[in-house]
Amino acid sequence: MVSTFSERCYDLLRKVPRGRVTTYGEIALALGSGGARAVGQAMNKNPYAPQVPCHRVVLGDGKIGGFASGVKRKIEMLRNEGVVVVDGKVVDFDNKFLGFRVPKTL
DNA sequence: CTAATGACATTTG
DNA sequence: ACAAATGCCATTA
Repeated sequence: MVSTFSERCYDLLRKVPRGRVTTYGEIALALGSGGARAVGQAMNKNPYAPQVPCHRVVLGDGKIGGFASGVKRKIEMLRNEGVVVVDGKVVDFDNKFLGFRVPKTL
């Protein structure tokens, strides 16, 4: 396989600009899967270290979720990019959330 | 192929 | 709102 599920996640996540955040569920749907856990698995194994902003991925509720190097580290990086996190939740999450799936031009 | 795991999401009490 | 249970999907043993 030249393009595994994980690689697709990285490629998609790579498009996320700085100061923006996305959710596992959105990525999963964007890849044609409803398994947000599968995305998290890919992030955990993420061989494409700092290249891929895996720290910009949070839960669908705006929560941070987890991180391979420690949730605290994730929050620190996010705060460094302009994403404020309080009580383990992203501030203005809905405003900073970035959807992948192309919206239906209705 | 089956079973187990995991950085989630949704529903129910 | 929080905790527990169930569902969903990809990866690994």
